[in-house]
Parts: sequence; structure tokens; C-alpha cells
Amino acid sequence: MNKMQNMDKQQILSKNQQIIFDIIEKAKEPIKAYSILFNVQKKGIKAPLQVYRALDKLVEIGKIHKIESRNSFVACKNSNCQISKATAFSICESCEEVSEISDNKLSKYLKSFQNKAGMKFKKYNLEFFGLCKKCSIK
Amino acid sequence: MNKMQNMDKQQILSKNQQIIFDIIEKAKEPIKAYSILFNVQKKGIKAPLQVYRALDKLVEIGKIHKIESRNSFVACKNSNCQISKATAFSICESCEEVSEISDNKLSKYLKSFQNKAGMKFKKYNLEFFGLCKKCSIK
DNA sequence: TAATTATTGTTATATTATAACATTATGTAA
DNA sequence: TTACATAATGTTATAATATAACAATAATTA
Repeated sequence: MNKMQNMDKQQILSKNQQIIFDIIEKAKEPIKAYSILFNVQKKGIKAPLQVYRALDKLVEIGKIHKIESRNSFVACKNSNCQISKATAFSICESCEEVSEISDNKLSKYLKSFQNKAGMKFKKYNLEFFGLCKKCSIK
Repeated sequence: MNKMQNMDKQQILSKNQQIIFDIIEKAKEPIKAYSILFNVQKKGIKAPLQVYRALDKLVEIGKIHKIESRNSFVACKNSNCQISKATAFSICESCEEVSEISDNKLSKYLKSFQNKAGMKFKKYNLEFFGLCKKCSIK
């Protein structure tokens, strides 16, 4: 194993983590755990738990994000949301296209947001819903 | 059935919807579908689908919200998030306390947010994570 | 009052996720 | 370099969450 790859987020991936990350990155769209499982069975990963463990770790280190409303996973496209602390997505309710939002003003605003009790937050996840360009023409 | 009750959101609830809404409102904290099911079995609602159907409807009309990251449901505490379009929550990662955020500036900001492609959104869901007051003292 | 739409009831099953336990690999500190 | 700790893997079983498909009934509306 080449230990110098995947240094972007200061993390060397284990064998299973790498296999699963590659699938998610290639997908370019959110992909579900059992669909990942189907894709990696030829590589010897046979059990859901092997997938979920890799997913947990990849989310933890910020290489991927979970789209909570869809129970699916995408590779991180940002360098800003390291360690998965601050994520925002737009989701098309018609074609289910998901894209990660990278907007400094938005993330600054949300990172510094306090609720009325003065509670500050370590993390947030924001999902916007609407129609993407293509679907809004139809 | 008294048709004059539950007029707050211009919606009369059906029998099952009312039963399930009452459980959620009494709970005062997020409650899961199968926990609701357990609670309503004495009232004759025996199948998961009966619960999920009522939940779907209640979400649709904005009487309750789904906490996506927790697969659980809470009664709406706001008059602002009608029809479930704009929801924000704070979630304590230690005790799992969830509260709905009602902040005009935040909702104004998010309602008018456009992504770089100029796409506007009909709906959003925001979940903040951190430690609540109690848990941050510990 | 017929037609339409919403709601309910029911059985079965699909989908998503974790528990528990044994083993192997990797990193770290004496 | 050995022992200790920590992380990752493999495996079986099962828990938790959610929907499909179909039949019947109730409520609304034209």
C-alpha cells in the first residue's frame, strides 16, 4: 500500500476504507450503503457491517458526508468542511440530484450562530430542497 | 368527532392522525415511529404502516417535523414553519435533547438563500449539533 | 347520488443499521 | 524488538426503520 496517497485530509485510509471511498468518489452522486455493498462484493467485502464501519470512519474524518434525508453518502467536494463539521447541500426533489454547497458567507453565518440560550454549536448539517435547473424547465 | 378542534394549521385531523399527533405532542421530545406504534396499540393502531401514513401526513401539513439525523419526530412549536418548509433544530450530542429554533433572522437568511447556480429553494432543514447547557457543565 | 379522493386495515417484505464475538494488523513506547 | 494498546477486519445473527400491494370504508364534491 502506498502510504503517501490520500494525505489531503491528513489521513491514510485502511484497505476497506479506501475501497469504499473510491466507490463513493467515482459515483459522483449520493450512493446508499447497500448499493456500495453490492459494488464491493467482488473485492471481498461481504457484510453490511464492513461497509458501515468504513462509512462511519470516512464521515468522521470528513472524506464523505451523509445526506441524512436520503440515507446516502457523497464524497466531500470542499476543503472547508473538514472533519465533517459544517455541511450544506442542495437537493432536487424531482431528480434527486445533490450538490454540496460551498459558500463562505453561509458557513461563516452558521458557524457563528447561537441559539437564544447562547448555545454554540460544533457542527451543523443543512439540506435545501427545491428543483434543479433542468427539472424546473420541464 | 369535533370538527372545530385543530384549526390552528387549517387542517382537521383524521382519527389516526389525531391519535398519533397527540402522542407526539405529549412526548415533548423526539419520538420514533415504532415507539409511537407501541404507544398506540391499545388504541387499535396495530401496524407500522398506519403510523407511517399518519406521520407522512402530519409532516406534510407542518404539525410535526422529522429530525432526519435521528429518525424521530417532534411536534412543531412554531407558527413560522408552516407546511414544514423551513425547519431548524439544535441537538445535544450528549443527552439528545432537541429543540426547535425559532429565529427570524436565520429563517429570513435561509429562505432567501440562493446557491451559485441561482437556484432558489422551497424548503430547508437545518440541524445544529453541540452540547446543551446541562451537558456542557458536566 | 354518483364519482372522486382520503383514510383505514392487513399481510408481507424491503431497506437501513447494529450487537456480539473472534481474529488480525498497525502503531507506540519501554 | 518485544509487549502493549489501538484500530481494523471478518462473520453470523438480528434489530430498527420503512414501504409495497391490495381490499375496504369514510368523507368530500360535483
